[in-house]
Amino acid sequence: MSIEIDNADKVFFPDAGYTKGDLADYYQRISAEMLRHIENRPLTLHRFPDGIAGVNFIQKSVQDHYPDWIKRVTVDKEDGEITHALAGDADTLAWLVDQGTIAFHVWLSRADKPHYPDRLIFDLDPPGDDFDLVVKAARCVRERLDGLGLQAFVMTTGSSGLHVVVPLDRSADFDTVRDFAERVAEQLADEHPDNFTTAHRKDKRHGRLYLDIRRNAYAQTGIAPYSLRAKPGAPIATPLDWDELSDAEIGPQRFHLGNIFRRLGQRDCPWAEIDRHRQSLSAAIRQFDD
DNA sequence: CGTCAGG
DNA sequence: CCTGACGGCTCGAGT
DNA sequence: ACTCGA
Ligand SMILES: [Mn+2]
Ligand SMILES: [Mn+2]
Repeated sequence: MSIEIDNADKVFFPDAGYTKGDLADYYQRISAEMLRHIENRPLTLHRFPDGIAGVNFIQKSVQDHYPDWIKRVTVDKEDGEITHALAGDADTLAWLVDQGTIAFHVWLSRADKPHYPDRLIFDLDPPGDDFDLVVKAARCVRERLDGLGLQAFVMTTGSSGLHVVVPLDRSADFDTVRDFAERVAEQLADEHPDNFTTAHRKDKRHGRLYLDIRRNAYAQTGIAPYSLRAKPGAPIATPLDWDELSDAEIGPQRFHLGNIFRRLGQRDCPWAEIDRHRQSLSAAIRQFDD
C-alpha cells in the first residue's frame, strides 16, 4: 500500500523549508530502521497540523476516523481503558504524518506485555544547554552500569540532552526497574553533588543536571529512536556509538533531516544489535543489596 | 487534521 | 453556514 | 487533595 499525503507541499518547518511531504518521505525511508525499535509499542503522537509554528496537541487515543488497518491495543488506565495505535509498519507512520504528526513518543514496554518494560531510560536533562555536562553524566551512568554488568546504549534526543538506554528481558515490572534506576541515579548524585541531582522540582536543581528516571513507569513514554522533533532544523533522536560522544561536533541536535541519511549511508545503526542484548536486572540488584 | 456542538 | 473547542494522559513524588 | 513536571 502507499499512503497519499494531502497538502504535501505545506511547509512544516519554516526555518529549513521542509514540507509535510518531506516528513512523509523521511519516515518512509527510515521506517525499517525505526520500526525495529518501536514495533508494537503503544504510540503517543505529537501533532502539528500546521507545522511547528502552529498549534499542537498530544494524542493518545485512536480516533474514530483512523483506518481499521492501523493496529491498536486497548490497555488499562487508572480509571478505565484506552486504545492506543501501535507502531506497526511504514504505512501507519505515513498515515499519521498525513494527520500532522511530527514526533512519535513510545511506551517503554510493548503491547503484548505492557507492564514489563524492555527498556530502561536514564533521561539526562541539563540546565540550559550545557552539553559537556550531559556527556559527563552519560559516561558516569554508563560506567556505573558497566560495573553492575549491564550494557547501555546512548542516543541524542534532538532536544537538549541524551538518553542512556538499557535493553531489558521483561522479567521485571516497572516498579522494580524504576527502583533500580533510582538507586543508580541517587548514588551518582551523591558522588557528584555539585553536578547532578535527582530533584524533580526545578527550584531544587540549582543549576545541576537532572538524572531523570521517572519515565520508567507504566504508560509513560520516551521519544522514539529516529523520531523527528518539532524544533527548528528538524532534529532527530539518533542512536549513537559511545565513542561519538568525543566528536567535536557532538550535540543533542547533531543529527537532523538534512544529514541523517549521509550518516546512515556511512555506518549501520549503532543500535542494530540492541535487542540481542536484552538483560535481566536481577544480578545488578543483588549486587546493589550487598 | 477531522469531528462535532453551538451560534 | 461558519467558528471554536477538542484531541492527554499518566504517574509518582512532593507539599 | 492538590501540584509539579515530562
Ligand atoms: Mn530529557
Ligand atoms: Mn526529563
